[in-house]
Amino acid sequence: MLQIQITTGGKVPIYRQVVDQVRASIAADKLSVGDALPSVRGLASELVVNPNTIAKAYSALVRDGLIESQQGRGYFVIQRREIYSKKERARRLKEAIGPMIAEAFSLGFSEKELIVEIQKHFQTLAR
Amino acid sequence: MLQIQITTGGKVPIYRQVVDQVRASIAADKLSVGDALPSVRGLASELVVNPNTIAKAYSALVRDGLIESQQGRGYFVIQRREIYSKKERARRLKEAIGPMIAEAFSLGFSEKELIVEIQKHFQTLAR
DNA sequence: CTTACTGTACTAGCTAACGTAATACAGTTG
DNA sequence: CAACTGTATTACGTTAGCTAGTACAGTAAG
Repeated sequence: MLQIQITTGGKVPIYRQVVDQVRASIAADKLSVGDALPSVRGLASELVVNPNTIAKAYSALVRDGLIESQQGRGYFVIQRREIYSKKERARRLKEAIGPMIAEAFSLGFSEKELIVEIQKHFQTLAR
Repeated sequence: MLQIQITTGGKVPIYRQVVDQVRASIAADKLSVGDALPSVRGLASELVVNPNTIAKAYSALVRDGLIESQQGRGYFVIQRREIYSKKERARRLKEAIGPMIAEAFSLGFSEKELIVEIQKHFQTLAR
């Protein structure tokens, strides 16, 4: 069964830790399409948190198109799907890019330097 | 004298509007190196806000290395300086890039698409 | 059809952060 | 010293984020 561990007291909220670990497990193929996630209540009692906290984490993963819920049955990993319209995707991308550029610009980085850094980042992710 | 206008009730805080407008004025050369900004109290009473709100805006601009304060004299536009060490700049850039990449990735954008979008953004800024 | 699982929705409380203000302190200039 | 400048401290109201309590709703197996 999927192992999830959390730490409390830090600045990373519990639901975020769950999201990240599930996401990582899917990326690492520890979870495959069709696999069930731990039940909301089961994981909640295991981690000693409120079921809503787990529900919130799973909802985020649904939003991102990584899992789906089946009312009364559980949550399951699904084939990655595109959730947003082309327009919406573009809008969201711009929203993410804007502040980043502002910060890079304010740090005095040139367009070229920024792009190089982004490429580096992608290479790291590709591993 | 520098014209600054604010609107209240929206989601953009007053101090942010001031920061943005001063920054824009400097970028557009309406303010040159050595020029004085409106005094904290002067602008505050003109905009009918608390002096601290203006002070906060100006502080942000000082942090960004665009202006400096001279105790008892006022705030002045300065030659843009590098505020952070090379290491710190790199760290901050990474911090800005990380979430943006995560979002772009989660939206399903490829590295290529992302870079094209960033270049577009830069072109818009260059105008 | 009941039991024991699943997820879901609503509400509430606690905390931290944010934006702004009141007020008092400190330096500069003529 | 008067009239400007900026600065620091403290406080207050609002909002957003995170978690919990509780009750509702669907599924599946005996």
